[in-house]
Amino acid sequence: MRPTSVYEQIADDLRTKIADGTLQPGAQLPTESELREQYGVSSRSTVRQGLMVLVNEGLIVPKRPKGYFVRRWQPMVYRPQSEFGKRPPEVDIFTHLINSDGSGRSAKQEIEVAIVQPPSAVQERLRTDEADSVALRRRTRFLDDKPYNLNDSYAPLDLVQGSEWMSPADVARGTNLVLAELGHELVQALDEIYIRMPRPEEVRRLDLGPGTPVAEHIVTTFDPDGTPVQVTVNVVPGDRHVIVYERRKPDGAEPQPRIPWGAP
Amino acid sequence: MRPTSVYEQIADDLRTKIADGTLQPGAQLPTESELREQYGVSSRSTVRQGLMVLVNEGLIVPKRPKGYFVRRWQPMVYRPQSEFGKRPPEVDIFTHLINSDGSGRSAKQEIEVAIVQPPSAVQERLRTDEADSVALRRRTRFLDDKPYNLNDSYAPLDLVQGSEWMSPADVARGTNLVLAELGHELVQALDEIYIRMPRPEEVRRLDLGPGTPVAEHIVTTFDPDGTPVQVTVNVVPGDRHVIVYERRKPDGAEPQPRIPWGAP
DNA sequence: TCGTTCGCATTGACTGGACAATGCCAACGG
DNA sequence: CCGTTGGCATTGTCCAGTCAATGCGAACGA
Repeated sequence: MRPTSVYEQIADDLRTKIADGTLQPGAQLPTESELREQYGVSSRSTVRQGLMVLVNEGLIVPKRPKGYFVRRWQPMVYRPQSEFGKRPPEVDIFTHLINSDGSGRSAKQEIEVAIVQPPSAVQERLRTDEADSVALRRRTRFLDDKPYNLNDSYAPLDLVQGSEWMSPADVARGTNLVLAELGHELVQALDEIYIRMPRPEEVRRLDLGPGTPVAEHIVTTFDPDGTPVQVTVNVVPGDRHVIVYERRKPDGAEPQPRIPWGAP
Repeated sequence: MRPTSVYEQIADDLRTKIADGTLQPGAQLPTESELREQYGVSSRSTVRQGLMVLVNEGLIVPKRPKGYFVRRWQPMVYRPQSEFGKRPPEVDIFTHLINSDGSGRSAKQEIEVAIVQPPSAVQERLRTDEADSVALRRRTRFLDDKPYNLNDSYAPLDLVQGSEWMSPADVARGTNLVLAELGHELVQALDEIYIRMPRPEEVRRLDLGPGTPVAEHIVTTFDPDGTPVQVTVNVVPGDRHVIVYERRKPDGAEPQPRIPWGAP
């Protein structure tokens, strides 16, 4: 057998202890010095290398000057389909989502509005010209004053200019309804979900710990003519969300499946 | 301003060059020695620390003894909904998916079948008893002989035992149809998507590069009575997949949105 | 001509340090 | 009693190396 390196041994041992519950979420790991003794390594950096593996796997976080701790993991339900509920939601979707979860947690969002050159990914999906500017409605959503996700909506400028869509404040009845009133009811959507590591700006805006991947959830919504009306880029941190869809076979039966919560 | 550390500077500079296209996918980065000169650091480990940041972000990969290279990123469409297509697929879904993409690539899968104690996440969703064993149909799917995703399906033992569901070979008409023939047509599904870093076993089975996050896509399927019939745990590497859903407002119009491919 | 071997540039693992930054907590002072 | 300060354990950054592993390509040999 190929003898694994020391730092891999350290990482493997600690990872096992985390997986089997010997080290519970929130528990403190041995310090670097202690590990150095335990494994008989004479250099701190070797131990650090092992710990760094787990940090980058998102399993532990260092807290200076306390030590390393097993990370907590509390995903909230992120439900793209709620947007197209049977009845249009009466309040803003995000606030609605939180209130309906009955936990009495504080939901808040910061809203900025701007006119920008869209990134090419947005431009392709919105089918706008290269030179065209578009409207951007950028939201950072907070739960209990901690950032939860980013939500950048783009729409053609001529479509939304002057409307409530571009007001940097909560729109109680939802911006989708605003678009409907402007003659573009959103009836179809294409969701794309990319899994990747966050960019530095996202780490900053979302206050992400190391080793936290994100989902980039791009929603392209269409009106009845099949014209793309809005492209929304959601950045959804993996340590705080589960993305949930419900599917039904066409002409399938009625009963709703109950949701068996409990992370994997 | 807080002066950023040297290794952060190196990481930031290189990251910028990758983002703006100065360093294209596949391009070689400066070697550790070159960077040590460029930034006037006298220790190799500092340079390595900077490079390690980018490795863990999945942006570059080291290839010994050549140097570091900008990573390529070619996502394939992963479409959970295809399972519930209007017409049941005539061939196995995975093979079907590949063939329909018209690229003439080779699709293959390794299939193992076993009777196991399910992980608790599966047990909860399948609503089986703690002591109950369940049937496991484990598939590793390959595209051009490279692993693409893992697909572990669990079903109650009494339901599938002796059926084709438990044969360790391709089932041309699809295992879902087998379940239907056994009196449990799958008409509803609940999809949960967790975003996380892979476990070592997943790294091994999928041959994942460093800094590659995965989506754990758990599908719980129900028969018309609302009974969970099958739980499938898909592990989907972020560097090779985009997860795609199409949504439609109930009673919405017909036209299908076209898909504007091109990664973000 | 063609296969083999060996040099070599590069990354991987590890040593054994130094000094800085952080934030908790105990000792101290008013 | 309460606020301030300074000690201290711990992690963060960086230094200056050694030897190992890898795989490509050039030099070599049959």
